[in-house]
Amino acid sequence: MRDPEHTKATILKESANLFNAQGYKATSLSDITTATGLTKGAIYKHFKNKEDLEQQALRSLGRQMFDILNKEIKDATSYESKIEVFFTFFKNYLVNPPYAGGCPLLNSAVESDDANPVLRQQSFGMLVTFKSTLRRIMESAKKRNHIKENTDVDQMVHVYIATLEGAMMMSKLERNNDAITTGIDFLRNLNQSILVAVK
Amino acid sequence: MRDPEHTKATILKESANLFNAQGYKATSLSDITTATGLTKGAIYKHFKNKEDLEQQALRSLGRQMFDILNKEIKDATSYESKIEVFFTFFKNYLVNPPYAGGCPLLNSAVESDDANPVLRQQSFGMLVTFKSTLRRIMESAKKRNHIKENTDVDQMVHVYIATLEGAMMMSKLERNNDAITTGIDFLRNLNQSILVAVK
DNA sequence: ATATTAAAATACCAAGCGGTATCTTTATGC
DNA sequence: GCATAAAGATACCGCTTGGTATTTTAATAT
Repeated sequence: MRDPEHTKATILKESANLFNAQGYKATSLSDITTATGLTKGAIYKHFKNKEDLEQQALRSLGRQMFDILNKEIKDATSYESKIEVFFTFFKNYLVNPPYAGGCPLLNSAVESDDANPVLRQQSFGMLVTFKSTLRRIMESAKKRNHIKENTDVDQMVHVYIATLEGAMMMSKLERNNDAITTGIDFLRNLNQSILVAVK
Repeated sequence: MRDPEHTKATILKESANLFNAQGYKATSLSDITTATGLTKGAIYKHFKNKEDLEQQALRSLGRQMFDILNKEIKDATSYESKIEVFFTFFKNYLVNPPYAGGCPLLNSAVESDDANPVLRQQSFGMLVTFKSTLRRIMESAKKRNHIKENTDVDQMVHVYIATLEGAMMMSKLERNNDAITTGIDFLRNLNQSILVAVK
């Protein structure tokens, strides 16, 4: 009946959803006890304090995100299909969200940048991972002559992420897919334009 | 000595800065009384409640933003220089911020989209204004044959805003201008590519 | 000068917060 | 089947929160 690991996982999962949707500061312990059906006793058995829970919850969201991403990137065989993974991922985020509240990177970055050093550090790490994942794919494609030699990879990485995250914000605010769809269409064309034509 | 209008303006200005930097939920009335040197009595004389203050503060930030923007757009004579206004505006945001905490649209949108209907509505309004300002400039340029006839204005508007806002998030998180500079460079090139060549 | 009135300060309130100490329950090793 | 120890529920704590009622202060009109 009792299963501490399951309990911890439940707390982590429910709190991550709440944090991501409502904000970290805005989510109280009682929100979490209500959502989980557990009590503060259970929470403080598994987490040092609220900050610790916030941290682990965000880490869990990040892992979830990159696990899906990395798996699908690995499965994709060509450069084009690897890039397409990012597009599909963001598109699905709205249609069929893996967790409520949108992109954890965007959310935690905006909430924490000026106020919460712990979360900020973690958001920063997520951005670094995001960037280097995309950069690796592009550098590799460049070496193999799949994308043009003069491609500014660093610029592309920045533009891809900025556009996806910005479009995410817009689509969430407008409560429709227009912004994210339009953004992805644009990026897909952009990506086409740096491909080396197949002989 | 006493100047109610000045008092209200002070409360609005200081609270807007705090809300934008720390978040709306995360900023308490005592934060505001400390920042202003005033008391709750003064605040509740001029504002119905905290939500009212949040609303008016965000509106004030939005007005500030669009006042600067609109003025400079009006002063700019060509399509190119009008578009450049947006770039300069976002670049300056980080170098010499008109108020702390980054873009009020991004901040309020991300914080409020799932949690705060009042702020959400207002963020939404800001996005609408932002989009239509940019769209108007582009449509007008299209009519006057300054940009290519086949330009997808709607797509461009989405991409410009998404890229700028996304880059803003990245630059704030990384605490440097790289993302925003790179994003602007890209958009500037993109803008060049839709210009009709001058004869 | 004084009465009037608005502005702002002070004092207070219930409710909710994160956190802790204690008690009860449940599983497990012997 | 009983002792042990961990898991989790309950009860409580001090503090801060947004909000209100009351009082003091300062400007203005007479």
